[in-house]
Amino acid sequence: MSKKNAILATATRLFSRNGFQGTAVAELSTLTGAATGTIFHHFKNKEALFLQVLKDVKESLLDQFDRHRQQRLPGGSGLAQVLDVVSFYLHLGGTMEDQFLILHRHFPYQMAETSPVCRDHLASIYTSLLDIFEAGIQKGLEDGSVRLDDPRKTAMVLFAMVDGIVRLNTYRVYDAGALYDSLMTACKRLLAGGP
Amino acid sequence: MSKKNAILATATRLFSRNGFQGTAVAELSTLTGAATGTIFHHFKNKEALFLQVLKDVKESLLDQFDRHRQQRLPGGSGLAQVLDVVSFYLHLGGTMEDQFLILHRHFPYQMAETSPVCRDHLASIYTSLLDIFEAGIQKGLEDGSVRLDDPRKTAMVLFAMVDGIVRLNTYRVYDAGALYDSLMTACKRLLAGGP
DNA sequence: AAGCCAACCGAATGATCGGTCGGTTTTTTT
DNA sequence: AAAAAAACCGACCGATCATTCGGTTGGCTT
Repeated sequence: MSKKNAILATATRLFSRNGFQGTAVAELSTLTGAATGTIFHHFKNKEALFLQVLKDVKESLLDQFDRHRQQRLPGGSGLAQVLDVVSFYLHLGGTMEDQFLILHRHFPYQMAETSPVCRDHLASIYTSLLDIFEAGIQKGLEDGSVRLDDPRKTAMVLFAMVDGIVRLNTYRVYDAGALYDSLMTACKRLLAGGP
Repeated sequence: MSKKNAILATATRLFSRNGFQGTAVAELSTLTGAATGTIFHHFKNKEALFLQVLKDVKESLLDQFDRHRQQRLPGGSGLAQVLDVVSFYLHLGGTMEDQFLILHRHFPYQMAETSPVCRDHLASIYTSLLDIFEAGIQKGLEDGSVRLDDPRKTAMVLFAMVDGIVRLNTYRVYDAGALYDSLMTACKRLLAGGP
């Protein structure tokens, strides 16, 4: 299993940095020390390799949010919970840069149009993430710390905002750190404003 | 100039749909009817061709905002102006899908790290767009329809939100149309909330 | 009509691509 | 220890890639 994991780890890095078409199996071979025959022994083709990488991205990403949720102290308001999720998403954007880069590239979404497996992975990722945002909003609606009409749609708008900042940060257009305070106040206004 | 423009138009479509590495000069040749020699006669290599496409993207995009600004009725509040810009950005995300797809892909930002020309085009696009958002916010601060601390940073957060929605819409994750109302109320809260 | 130049052509080139295959080594099972 | 299975190897293949180059065309100037 050693070589296989090395292939997956290096493939994650190469796919995220150079894209699907920009990643050569030969380069994967030299970087991991595995022969090309070995790579195609473990994965039937390049697309299957990427689908496994995407599956790992999904699992590690959702695992991070699970861990974070479990170690959260109970008793905070719904608004505080949403702000905490937003903050954690920004944090992950830095620590899991490769995984986010893959999700920000276009090729997974093109592959999703022909590969149901790819489509399912992406759908699973986004529904799970939106559920996490929505859960905080819902809690806030119940404890009064959040006031708005449609929790799901607000979660979608909120997610687009945070994910957009993470993307523009890794693309070197924004400096996410310098935007942290503005983002937090924007979230508070967006969630706790008048009905 | 006929062949050259045909090459540029088709290159815009192919680069946006298939990416830089996914676009073969041979395909460009068959789709335009121009021989490969003709393509390299007009553009010294594939990268130079893309830089010209990016320049055209920049100019057409900023031109659209210029036209839109000129035909805007004077007298509206700053808040209304920002909402109008947001709405127009969403609209352009549909009508100029290819241009936005190019800006949402990763490869221009990678090319920017080695090509100063590419870097300048991208910087010019984002500063111009952020200026447009900020101008509305500034006007709103003066006429009292907008209340907040840092106009530039708020423009950046706002832009990340709208651009994120456009991106997730073209990637078939969101349905931007269904989010329109939620986005507008989100913008109002974000801009007009307490100080 | 002679000269010129930019537009245009497409066969040729060498590099690189994803993927295959027959064989060897290592690990697991019996 | 024998046999079966899984991991691994790297030379090889046909296809495709960006780019080159020698040559043709057609309009413009002189």
